[in-house]
Amino acid sequence: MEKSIDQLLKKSRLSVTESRVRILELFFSQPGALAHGDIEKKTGEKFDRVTVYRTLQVFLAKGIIHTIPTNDNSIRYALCREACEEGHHHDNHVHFVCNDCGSTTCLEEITIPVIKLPKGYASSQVEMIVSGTCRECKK
Amino acid sequence: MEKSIDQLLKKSRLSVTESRVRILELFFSQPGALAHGDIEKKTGEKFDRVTVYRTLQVFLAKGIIHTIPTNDNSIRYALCREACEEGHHHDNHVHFVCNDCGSTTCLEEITIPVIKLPKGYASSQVEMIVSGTCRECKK
DNA sequence: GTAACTGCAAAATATTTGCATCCTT
DNA sequence: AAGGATGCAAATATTTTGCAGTTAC
Repeated sequence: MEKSIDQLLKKSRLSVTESRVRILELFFSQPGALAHGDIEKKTGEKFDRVTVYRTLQVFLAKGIIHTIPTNDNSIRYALCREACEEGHHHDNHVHFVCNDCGSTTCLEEITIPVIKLPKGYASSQVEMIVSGTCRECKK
Repeated sequence: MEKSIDQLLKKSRLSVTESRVRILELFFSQPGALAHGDIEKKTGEKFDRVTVYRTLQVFLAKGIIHTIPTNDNSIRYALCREACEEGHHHDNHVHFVCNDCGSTTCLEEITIPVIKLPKGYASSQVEMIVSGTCRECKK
């Protein structure tokens, strides 16, 4: 694990620092998406709030993570898959937001259906967010 | 126009005040979605920032408008269609966000395709956001 | 050794709350 | 007249920026 995180950072021409490694570990350790606040808490407030902001911005710019739009104010971040490259995302999977526990999950197994846009529109990215009750909360 | 806005407010058991009427007129006067800042500007900063916040919250609660999730931080608001009722939205149309001019449009004519969720998930709402270049910017 | 990264302080923004006053019904 | 809505002030929360010290390479 350590190894692959190292490599991921190096591949993106970023230096391997403690905060970056810890935050990436966090993302790899769970299937869902994380909001800024989650990251602060789950790293035990070890890193400065500003460092978290900057780290997320760098990861975004390098195409390591992507944002997931949500109805409430909070932006969530999730790991990109292989296909993502710097400045060019291809996350054509569905995101699920649970209204009970608030967790956001990437439903990798579901592909977003292709829709036909009205004349004159060109699409570069499609997002699909399903909200409801997740597997855990439904039990 | 005046008339129907009046009726809309009355139907929602809200008193008819200048700010509410002006803000609703704004929504009706254009096809897209508006962010908080847009509303402040387009009303000529006539109303207190706090009033705009509170007005939007009330409209949301009454099911007059709904939020559109976006990748960037900004929440957009758009009018609900007939089918929306208090606390229960049915906006199963696609939203289009233009990366050039930043406008958000409701593509009423396109219905979100139904997808099959993995076992154990229950969906209450589905959002679909397409981003790219809109009709105006493509010209 | 140098460039990049971090933490602290502080600035800039955004959002919420309390309360007195004003407007709608 | 009574209740709700607004505006102002101020409290909170969120995000950004500058800079000096530290760390990775």
